[in-house]
Amino acid sequence: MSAEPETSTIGVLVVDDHAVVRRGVVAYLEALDNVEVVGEAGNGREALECLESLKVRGQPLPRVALMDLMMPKMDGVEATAEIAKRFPSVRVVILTSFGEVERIHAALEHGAAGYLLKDAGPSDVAAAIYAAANDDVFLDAAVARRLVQKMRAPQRGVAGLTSRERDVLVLIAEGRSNREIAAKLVISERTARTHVSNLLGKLGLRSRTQAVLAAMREGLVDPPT
Amino acid sequence: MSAEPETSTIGVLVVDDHAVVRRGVVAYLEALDNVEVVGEAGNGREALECLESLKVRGQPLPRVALMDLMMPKMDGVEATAEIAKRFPSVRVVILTSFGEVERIHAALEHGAAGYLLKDAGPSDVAAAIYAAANDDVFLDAAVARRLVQKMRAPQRGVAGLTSRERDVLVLIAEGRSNREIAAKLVISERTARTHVSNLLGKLGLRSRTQAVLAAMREGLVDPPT
DNA sequence: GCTGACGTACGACAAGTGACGTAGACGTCA
DNA sequence: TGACGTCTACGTCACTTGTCGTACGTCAGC
Repeated sequence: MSAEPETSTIGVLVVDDHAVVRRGVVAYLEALDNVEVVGEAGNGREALECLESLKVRGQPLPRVALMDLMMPKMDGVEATAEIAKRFPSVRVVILTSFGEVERIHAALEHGAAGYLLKDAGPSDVAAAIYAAANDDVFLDAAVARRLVQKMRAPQRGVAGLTSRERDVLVLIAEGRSNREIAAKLVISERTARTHVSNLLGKLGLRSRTQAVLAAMREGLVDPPT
Repeated sequence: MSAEPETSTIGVLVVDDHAVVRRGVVAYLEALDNVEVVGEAGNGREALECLESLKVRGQPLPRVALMDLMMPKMDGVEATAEIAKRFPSVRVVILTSFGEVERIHAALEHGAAGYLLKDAGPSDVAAAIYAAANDDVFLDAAVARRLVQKMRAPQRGVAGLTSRERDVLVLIAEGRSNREIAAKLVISERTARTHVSNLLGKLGLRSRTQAVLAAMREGLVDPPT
């Protein structure tokens, strides 16, 4: 959709814990003649090891890493942050099935240069790779829409919560009681209850049970294993 | 691992809402010379429409449908049941990222002839297709392990619940209060509380908030959008 | 026919939860 | 400096939730 293909070959590292998905992505990329898959990794840690080993062997680093978010060992957000810090020349493009605002936000905040959903077609993936290689940012249309929605309604959703309320919400979503939350955050149970009450009000919820679902819906926490 | 390849070509229908996953699966299958991909579908409804249209045109139905579980419009379990009923010659093999006991159970119960996880390699997919084509059942090793674990400990997990308790648990996991659960099930609120109390005890949980997480962990309900 | 599991229901009680209001300390920003 | 937002904390009240014990009808299995 934008960004003319670079003249030189773009190296790509594919990171996903599902072999099938890696295979599909690689198939997409093989169709592009100025893109070369330089490696695959099954989780964030492997991705970093792969980059590290390329570096010590003096081999060229990939220009782009195409990365899933939910992975064992090290998830995509963490890996993205780590890559941005240790391998700043590598652009990270997220490719995931989750389109939750919080996750998108977190990924972009940690240096992601693109965000695709897994129902994206080959052309979207190509566009995202080219954009990233050119230091542009590519966002899936659906993703962009949600981001804009979020910015238009800044007071709705978890975005309207204070950071403390968000801490509390995360703990609620882990199944903790108010007492446990208080202990965890080193505050009194009364205060914990104040936060719970406030966040329920802001989110328009009637119980902590619903808060668990809301936290997951917004991508604030992962659904249980 | 088992099941010698059939002599004739095996037609396969690939059903997944993620284009990238379909592409990966198709790439796997293209490497097998006695397997032919006869169609792709993005959800359960499309899959049924596809089979229907092949039928009315008098074209041969696929021998195997490779199907994701979580899809929009119609999910995999429902589609599997429908296919088993209306197109009994088609064997359904599940290919999904969720390895929750309840889901596995539901899929097999509704007529699935195989269950793979998405981190399966090409050889697993091939083995599952061949097995299904030969009226055998192929289970991913990890999946089989969980099934066996489940059968060995029949009283633990949601399997130890009565069907009524399971109904209640599902409603809890939707964020309903005891009063709402009672209304929904047309029982008194006291009775609803009895069920809640009993199921919490059986699952070793301390609150309905934890029950929400347990229900998802076991695959009794889907995580929210 | 008896036993046991299940679903239903009640009462009473304790604990947990959520909605009020109030208030001080601290930081930021105009 | 003053206004504002945030985190902290307390008290109170009403409601919800969870536990325990009890009970009865039904249905399947021995």
